[in-house]
Amino acid sequence: MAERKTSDERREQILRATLVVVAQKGFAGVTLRDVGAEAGIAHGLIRHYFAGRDELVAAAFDYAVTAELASDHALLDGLDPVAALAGWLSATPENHYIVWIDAWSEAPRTPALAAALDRHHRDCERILAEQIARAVASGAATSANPDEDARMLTAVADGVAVQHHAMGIVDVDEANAIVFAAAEQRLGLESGSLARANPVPARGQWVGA
Amino acid sequence: MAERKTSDERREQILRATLVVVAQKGFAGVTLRDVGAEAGIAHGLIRHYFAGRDELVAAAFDYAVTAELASDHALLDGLDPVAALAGWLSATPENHYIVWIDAWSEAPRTPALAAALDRHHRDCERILAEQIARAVASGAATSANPDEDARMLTAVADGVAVQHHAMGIVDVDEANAIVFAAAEQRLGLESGSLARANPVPARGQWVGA
DNA sequence: GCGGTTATTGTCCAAGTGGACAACAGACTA
DNA sequence: TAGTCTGTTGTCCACTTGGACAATAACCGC
Repeated sequence: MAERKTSDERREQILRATLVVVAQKGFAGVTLRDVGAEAGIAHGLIRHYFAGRDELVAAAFDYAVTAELASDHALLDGLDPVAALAGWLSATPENHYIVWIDAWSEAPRTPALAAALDRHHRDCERILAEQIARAVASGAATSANPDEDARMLTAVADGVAVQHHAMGIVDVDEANAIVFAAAEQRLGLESGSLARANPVPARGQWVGA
Repeated sequence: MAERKTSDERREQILRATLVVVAQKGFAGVTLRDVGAEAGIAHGLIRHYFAGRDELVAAAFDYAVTAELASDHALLDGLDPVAALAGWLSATPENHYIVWIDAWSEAPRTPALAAALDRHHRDCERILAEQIARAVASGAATSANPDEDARMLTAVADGVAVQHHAMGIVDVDEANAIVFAAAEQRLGLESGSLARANPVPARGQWVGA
């Protein structure tokens, strides 16, 4: 038998195992048995912590994004405004975006996922808008409407992430170059300034190691 | 028994029924029985036309995109260059993008789908680059590199489509406004010119009716 | 120790899956 | 008319799924 753990430890372990399975097989491909095998526990135990399969995957998405957004957000505020923009806009790790793209495709059929996705996407736009406002305040950037600029640049980053992660038609350097160029034009930044300021690696990872 | 049909008719009918199921339940949710029910045939018949479930969904995606791209492409060349840009960049019907988003999420796990997706995405970028070149030649737009501009604007359109179709945080008018503004800035077009030139509705539909 | 609470397992079940296949039906040919 | 090819059906099978649940094992207050 797997060693006995506290409720919170086991719950988190199951969520992390779920995310591993999601990254491999997608939200729709998550089975309780696969998650149990990944976590090294009997699949029946999952029902002790989650009401059902759908609640499990929604909770896993929520867990992944909540943790990452919080840590990233904290990280950014310690950086120079332009470096913060570059860090936020630079390409994220494989596993990260795979989960987002899967969430996009499952959301129309899974209300719990749709709610979490809506909330976290708005968080992402808000964080970016804050960083744009910081850059404007510092005199490095110009923006008539940080909210609109954040929405547009989030769209670019998402679209490029699809080209990079889902289709592999651009590599990570090209992906950054496209997003950086778009942001520099949109925000009146000097061309190349984001690439120069880009801190490695700024955004978190919740899976692996 | 369903009336006897020619091989080609039945094959196309099955593909269309598959796309209906995909739009409702995603690529991963396609079952032979659902497709059979949608088409009004026994599910065993599907095996008469397709080697297996995976081949069916890959063929369905290919069918959908091939048909749509061909008809749209032909449509654009008859338009004024700026109107063609506006038409290509404007929001596409619900069912259309749902399939694309699902394909993005399934591609990493389905080689046949990945190949079709890669091919069709490149087609989309190429078509847009052609229209940008036309607009430049007509004097309406400027572009140092139509291929790069097409790639970036395709990313914007895809990212905005996610915000519109998968999350519903922007409506169709906002979606168009964001993409149009991005294209106008990128291509040196007069602000608002794309919205004014936007033909209704420029892009095809393969499902419904 | 002892008893109750909680974590954990293994097993069972009904429902659904993709695929295989024998049988049937309709159309065309000779 | 008989024969043949092919579209079509319904049924069957091995397998997987989510969920239910009784039995067991570990912990904790007393």
